[in-house]
Amino acid sequence: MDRQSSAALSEPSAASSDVADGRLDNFTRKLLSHSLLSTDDQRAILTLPFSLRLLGPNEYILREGEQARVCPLLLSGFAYRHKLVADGGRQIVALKIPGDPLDFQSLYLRRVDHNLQALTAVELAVVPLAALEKMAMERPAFARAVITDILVEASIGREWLVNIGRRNATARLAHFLCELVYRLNQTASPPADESDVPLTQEQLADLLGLTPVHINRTLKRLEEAGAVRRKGRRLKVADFAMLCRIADFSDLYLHRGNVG
Amino acid sequence: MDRQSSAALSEPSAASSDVADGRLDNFTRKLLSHSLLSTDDQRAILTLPFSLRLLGPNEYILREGEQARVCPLLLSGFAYRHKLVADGGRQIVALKIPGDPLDFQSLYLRRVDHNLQALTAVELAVVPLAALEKMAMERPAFARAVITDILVEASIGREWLVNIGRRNATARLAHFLCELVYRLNQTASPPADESDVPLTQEQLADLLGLTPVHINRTLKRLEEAGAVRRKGRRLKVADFAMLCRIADFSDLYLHRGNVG
DNA sequence: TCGCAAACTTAACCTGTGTGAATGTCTGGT
DNA sequence: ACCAGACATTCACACAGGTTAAGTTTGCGA
Repeated sequence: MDRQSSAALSEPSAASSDVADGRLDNFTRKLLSHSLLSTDDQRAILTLPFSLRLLGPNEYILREGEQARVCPLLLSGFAYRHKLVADGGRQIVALKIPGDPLDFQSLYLRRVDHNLQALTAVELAVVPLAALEKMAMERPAFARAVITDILVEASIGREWLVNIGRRNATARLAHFLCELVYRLNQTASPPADESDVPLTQEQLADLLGLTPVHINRTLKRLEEAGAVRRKGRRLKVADFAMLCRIADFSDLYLHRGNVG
Repeated sequence: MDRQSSAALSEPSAASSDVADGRLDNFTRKLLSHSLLSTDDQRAILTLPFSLRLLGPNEYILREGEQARVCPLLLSGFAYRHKLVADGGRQIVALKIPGDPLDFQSLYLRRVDHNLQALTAVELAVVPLAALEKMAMERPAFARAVITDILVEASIGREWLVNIGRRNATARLAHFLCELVYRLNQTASPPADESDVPLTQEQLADLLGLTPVHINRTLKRLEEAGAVRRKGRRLKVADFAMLCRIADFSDLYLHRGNVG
């Protein structure tokens, strides 16, 4: 239970500064999933200044109460937002996948209200907030995309509320898996072995408001039903359609066709 | 259980158009709770064009799937966002109090992803999206305030996730009451009888991911402890400090001092 | 290759919350 | 002043999911 791992993100100080092309492709693609951007805008985004940062699993990216002056973009790997409660419990409140911006919020709010932690090993493109502000100023479509991204994340949060508040363990787990597949199918650069779920059972529990033991039971049932497959510690989605049925899944809240 | 009440909000068509001064005070004050606005900006906001709309309890303001072309501001009364799930359950995902804007989201997202319903009788100032867009264009501080408002609502949503996912019924209810008092104490125009809770037990249940019966039990316990008082159907907060203790409440997530 | 920690699995038992149903009590409209 | 419908209250019982506590497997680092 290595939850307290270290290495918070500091300023763009002494970091290896890569302006390597192509690293921000993921990010651009993510924005395009809900926003319109001219090819000129897209090119401009690719030239955003950033420093590359590599973090191991469980390292903290941002801590509650901090003031951030940079915005990390998740180039590869997974990360999540979470909050801790008095009795030691924790709730994961958002899962971020490759391509996702991790902290647009700090452009507007002074203090971070949650923790942001690497789930797997991650590559981050750390962009100074000033550069984002400048680009938002000069390019209205980019500014719009930023806000849209914030709103889509908020919408996902609302659906999670419904999931945790009103669905039983089976439907809840199935719903999360559906969302994950949907989201991965539009931004992950390597669709490699798409339906692989990168979370441990304990993390799934923290995400779904359940206990690890009950996640295990539920997973077992989903596997018996054929909706899911497990080999060793790897969890895979086996029958997406079945999961959608179990979860009564609808993708409206992901706002995919927003600009289509 | 009059959940299916009617009267969705249409366009600013045939509505009584009031430019009456002072009606948008609440709204300005709400923005000021998290954003800086020059007196000039504030004056400008008060001149936003709107039509006044009165709705009764339970009337729908917005429905999932719609495309909105106006943004209602909640002048008086309470409203809430909610989503329904297959088996008939429903989850309230946000509670809006006087002064709150109800749908900034539609400035950026094409389709509404949840239902918005009046909790009590409400007065709405219905502002055309175009007017908001214009003002955001001309006044960067206003644009900033809009986004900040969106972000604060998202932050509240994350705290609700923690609440529902990780706290037991007592702490959960207490936490919600703390939040309500906090929020009312900064924007409600008449602090009249401040700690009055305008929700039925069924609504509290839908908000907290519990059942009405269990809300009743929990309320009873909170009353015995002296944290809450009830006369007839009215629920009041009696001991705010005690509630905070029970809930392990911290107000960081409300971002009050954001610009202080 | 071994050893060890993290992750997973399973079982037995417990409890907080859900269910269903009956009854009581407000409150606004006539 | 009354009535009807909406709310609230209570009870007895059921069960989903939590708790505790062993195990077992997996995979990584020495």
